[in-house]
Amino acid sequence: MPDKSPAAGKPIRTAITTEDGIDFAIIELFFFAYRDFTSDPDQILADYGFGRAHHRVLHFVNRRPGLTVAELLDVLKITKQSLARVLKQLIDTDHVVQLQGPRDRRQRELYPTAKGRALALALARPQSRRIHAALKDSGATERTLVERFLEAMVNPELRAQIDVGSAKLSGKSHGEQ
Amino acid sequence: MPDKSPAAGKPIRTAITTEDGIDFAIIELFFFAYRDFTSDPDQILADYGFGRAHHRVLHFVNRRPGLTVAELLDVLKITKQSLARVLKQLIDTDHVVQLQGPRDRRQRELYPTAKGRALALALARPQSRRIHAALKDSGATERTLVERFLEAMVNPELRAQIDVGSAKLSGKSHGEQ
DNA sequence: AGATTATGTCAGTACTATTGACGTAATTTC
DNA sequence: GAAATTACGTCAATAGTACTGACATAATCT
Repeated sequence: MPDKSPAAGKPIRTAITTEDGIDFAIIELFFFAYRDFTSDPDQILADYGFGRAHHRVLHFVNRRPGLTVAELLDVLKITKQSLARVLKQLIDTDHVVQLQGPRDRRQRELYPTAKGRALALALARPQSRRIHAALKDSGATERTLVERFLEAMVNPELRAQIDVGSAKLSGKSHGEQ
Repeated sequence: MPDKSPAAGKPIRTAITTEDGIDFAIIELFFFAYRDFTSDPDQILADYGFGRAHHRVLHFVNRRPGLTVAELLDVLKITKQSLARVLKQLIDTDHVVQLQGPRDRRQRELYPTAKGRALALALARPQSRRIHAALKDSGATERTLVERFLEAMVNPELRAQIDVGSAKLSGKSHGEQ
């Protein structure tokens, strides 16, 4: 039954436009860009029987070694039940280890192993290559602009999470957390 | 058992750095930005019992009214089985209608209804607001730069898909498709 | 001592995606 | 015109990621 059912609305044959000031160009570009951005690591992960969730955990454990389970949940914005399976697999395959928190022994500090560090780098490499290629004709100014745009796209309340990462990235110490 | 199992690797306590020229700053920003970018429509979709997949279908049906099922599958890069449930729900709820293809009667041309157009706009509005806010202090130059960056992040083979959309967006006609 | 916190785990469910197989109608090819 | 191909739909089974709710344990705080 290819045609409309009795009470169905009439088809609109004109494409949606920038009416109402909707920025469809960037909305769509963002979708395509992110889809392809994640497709590179996805292929590598498949060889390990891992998925995107493993990648995210591995990434943040490498970026902030020693973060606790609660901190990781807060960064990923998922529930502990969602994290459980993924984290267990990463621990069982010796990509991540847990150490008892020194100050609070209830806490589990998460660290990458050499194996986990290597995999994180292998996953990041094609993504970094893609970014590098996208900015190849750009200078520092353009790069900063893209960074500023992406940061401005993040919910203001959550920008602190990123700043921590950036601080670590640029080699600053950060007291305690 | 918080401590390591017998054969587990040693924990690496140093954060991963920009060694090997890996661009962790933008990798991370992209993750956070996309997460929050999709969270706005997700909340609206929940009221309809829809998910992100419904949003994507609705978006492209509104952007390219009359596209066929095969074209939609190609844009979304999913299988027809994945599309089936989502598309059926959108049709059953009168957001999308199917018309028999005029040239080839095997094809199903997909069109939004008034209801589907309205929902697509409602979903796009907060995303567009976010983009607008992120670019608020920027001029046309910066905007173009961000667009160019995002486009360059897409696989070259797939950029054609986007160009069609951009052409329509800027009001150009496009012959047939 | 009792409350709270950090973590782990069990059970059930939902959404999105996959592969593989099969069916039907329409078009193309020989 | 018969056969092959194409466009689409559908059934079945599976996987990955997420959710809510409930309960358990150990450690810390009040």
